[in-house]
Amino acid sequence: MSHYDPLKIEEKWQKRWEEEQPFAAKDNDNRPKMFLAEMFPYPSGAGLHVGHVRNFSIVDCLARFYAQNEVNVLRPFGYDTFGLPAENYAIKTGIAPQEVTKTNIDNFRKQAWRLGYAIDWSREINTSDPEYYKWTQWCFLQLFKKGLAYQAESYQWWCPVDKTVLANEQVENGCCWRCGHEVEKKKMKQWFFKITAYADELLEEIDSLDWPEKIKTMQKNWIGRSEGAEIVFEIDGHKEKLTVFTTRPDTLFGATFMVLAPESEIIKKIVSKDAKEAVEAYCKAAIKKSEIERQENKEKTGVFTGAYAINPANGAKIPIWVADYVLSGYGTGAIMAVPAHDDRDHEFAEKFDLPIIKVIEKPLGSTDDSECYHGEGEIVNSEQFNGQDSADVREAMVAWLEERGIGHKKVTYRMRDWLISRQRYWGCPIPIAYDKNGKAHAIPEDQLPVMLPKIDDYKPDESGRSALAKSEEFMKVTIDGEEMTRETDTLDGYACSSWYLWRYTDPHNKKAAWDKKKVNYWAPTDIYCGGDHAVAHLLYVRFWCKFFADEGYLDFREPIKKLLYNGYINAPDGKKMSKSKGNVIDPLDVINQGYGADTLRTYELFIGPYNMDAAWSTEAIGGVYRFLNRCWTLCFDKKHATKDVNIVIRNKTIKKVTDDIRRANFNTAVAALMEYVNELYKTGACDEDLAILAKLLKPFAPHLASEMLESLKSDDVWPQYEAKYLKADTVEVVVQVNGKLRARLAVPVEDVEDNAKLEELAKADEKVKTFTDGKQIIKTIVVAKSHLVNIVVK
RNA sequence: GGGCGAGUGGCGGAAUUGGUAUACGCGGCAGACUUAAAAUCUGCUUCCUUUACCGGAUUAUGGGUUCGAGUCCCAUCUCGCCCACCA
Repeated sequence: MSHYDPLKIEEKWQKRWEEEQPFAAKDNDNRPKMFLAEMFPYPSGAGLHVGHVRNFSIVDCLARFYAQNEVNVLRPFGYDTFGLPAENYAIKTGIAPQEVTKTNIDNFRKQAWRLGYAIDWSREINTSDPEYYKWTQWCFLQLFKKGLAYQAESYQWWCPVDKTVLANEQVENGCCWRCGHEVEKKKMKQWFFKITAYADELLEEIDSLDWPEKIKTMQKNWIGRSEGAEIVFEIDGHKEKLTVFTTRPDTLFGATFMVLAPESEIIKKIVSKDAKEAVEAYCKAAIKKSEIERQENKEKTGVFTGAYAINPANGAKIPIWVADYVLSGYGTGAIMAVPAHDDRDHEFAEKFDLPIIKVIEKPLGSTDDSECYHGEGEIVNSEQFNGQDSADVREAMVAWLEERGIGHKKVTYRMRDWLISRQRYWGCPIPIAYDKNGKAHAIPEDQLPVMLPKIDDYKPDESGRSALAKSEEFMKVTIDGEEMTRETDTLDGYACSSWYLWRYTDPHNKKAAWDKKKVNYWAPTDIYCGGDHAVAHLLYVRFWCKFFADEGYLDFREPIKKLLYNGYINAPDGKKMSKSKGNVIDPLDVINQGYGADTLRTYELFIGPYNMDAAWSTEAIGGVYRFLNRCWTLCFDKKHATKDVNIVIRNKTIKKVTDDIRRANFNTAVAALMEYVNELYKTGACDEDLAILAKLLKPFAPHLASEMLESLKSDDVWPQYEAKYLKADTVEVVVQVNGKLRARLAVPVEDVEDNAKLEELAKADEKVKTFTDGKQIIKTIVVAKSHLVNIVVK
């Protein structure tokens, strides 16, 4: 007598899949296509994680399901390999990131094989492969040529000792996290992608996407479109003018002071002699303050510049202040303060004793009892606008300003342009060189890729540039006979992942990033699955898609039709798995201890709704193993029945599993298969029962299902249910009295549609009678579709 | 502070359009097999009352709409996530 031996079965089928390559997608095919992908992983040294397994298993279940439904499926795989961990490891050990990455990829690939994924391995990609990043550089150049990749000065955290830029999180109490020296905010020239050029389209098309609402809302908030006006203020005794952005031009008469961000250039020009020292000290301190500090202490601070602006509405002289609650990166970095109707301005005015003028009357009966009213209402204290509604004045005021040439409508976005230069070695080199005058030139396309040179020391040095600057050979380049110096910054890793979905459609193309015909056949990606990057990556791909559509390289403007956002798998204690806590579950351990890949995959899909976080349970996985073991036993260790008695439940199961997979309700699909197997254990399974079971099981447990199908001599074509077999001979009809369940009637299927008959049967039932006798029946509701009768009595 | 989402047995969860609440699994209990244990198989398992039947209660709390509410509406409480001085 043999037994279910998952490791043996899995080895057999994995070997066969390697030989036969049954998952290769066909570029020319008349069948409907389906392009599915997970967010490609960063191949860390730790190897595959149970979170990867959940993510990949969702995609695999769908890929196999559609393949069994005779759809031409593209299910590729790749690695997002540039990034800090490999570089830090290189700095520590001297081992080249290229080598570490290769080792890690080999390990990841081997582990993914052990899970039996239906991947088209001929399309594997790796973002740090020169064959790949050549085309990342090509993408950059397209953006550069259109002015959408540009350089600009912006404030960065800078450590004068380490001579390097620091991330906000690397600044602790105003000091460098490494050396402890005070950091400065330094203006540095950096590369940006002009994502804001697509802000409106990125916002408008969100609603049309089949994406989780949560992600859509996050993207909308991130883009943060605000409609309002820009208004120009004269400065008393100066030529300079001050432009502010406001969403409430209707409150202009209530503007009693102005506030500038500490970074504003104009401060130097307008500050009075008396105020100069205090203003300079304030600005220096404010600019030094970290974001973290700003969050901790939100009490308003600021200083008066000694200068006055003229309120264009009423000619009033109003003081100009500097305060760090005004952000330099948003709007114009300057505001008109309306303390009567804005909380922040109100708090500031109270603290510094500035005038507060009410210009909107709270409507009678308003329940808003805050000191400072933000709603709509009748305009007051505003001369010719008095008596009108604030919403109308918002328009009228802008028209009035426009007539005088001192204001206009304006839309502002919270989203900033995407800073993409990094002073790091292990990234895609930016294909730019500088001439003697410092002007940036594109590296000609025939000189791509700009290869990342092999170097010995990966540590950033005194120059403040990436380690690339140390390679003299790298630095020198000749363009059109002119000697130039290369850019030493590399691209943010998100640039590499902004186009990889299209590379999958044509991964070995040496002449182009992708072939137009192939990309337009396969893409947009039909189903994309991941559990991270709600805003950044998923916004950047959308941005590049729109750009390349505008350039004629793509025939679609949205890259991802349906997004499945899967939840995390946490440790059994509900906490995040982490090495330091020692609560990490290694998927390979789970397989090797005897459960096998089929159990692991099925368990991770059964653990709960795919989009919710779940805690690993070492007991519950045993239940899934038992289920697969029962499947195996039915097929290989029990006598098959000769009579077919399970037609109804079989057809119901086909319908349920099919519908559930289409809805991504993987957990209930598995539950339906368990019910089916429980029933087969009671009644006995015939060959037809088993073949259907194996076919439905294959997307979850492909090795076991293949083994079953082989022994049953069956193909794996997805079964169709027959509607006529979904109903048994008799149907259970429930009878309620006043909404309470009182009886269950077995009604012949032909009588179920007959309302009068159902009512008659219900009223004649003995048990029902005990609740209706002696009472007046007011009405009877018969819902044939729900198999339900409700008798209302008094 | 703002936005979004969620609260169902001992636990993970199911209930697809307002129509039989608690599917499926874990855990627990009992039984079969076994010298014994594991494995496997069978049955029971929301709570209260009851040997059992019957009955009653129950989807965070309180109210509402409806013949009928886990599902819709209002209020309250709790938890989670995201954003956070965005003018």
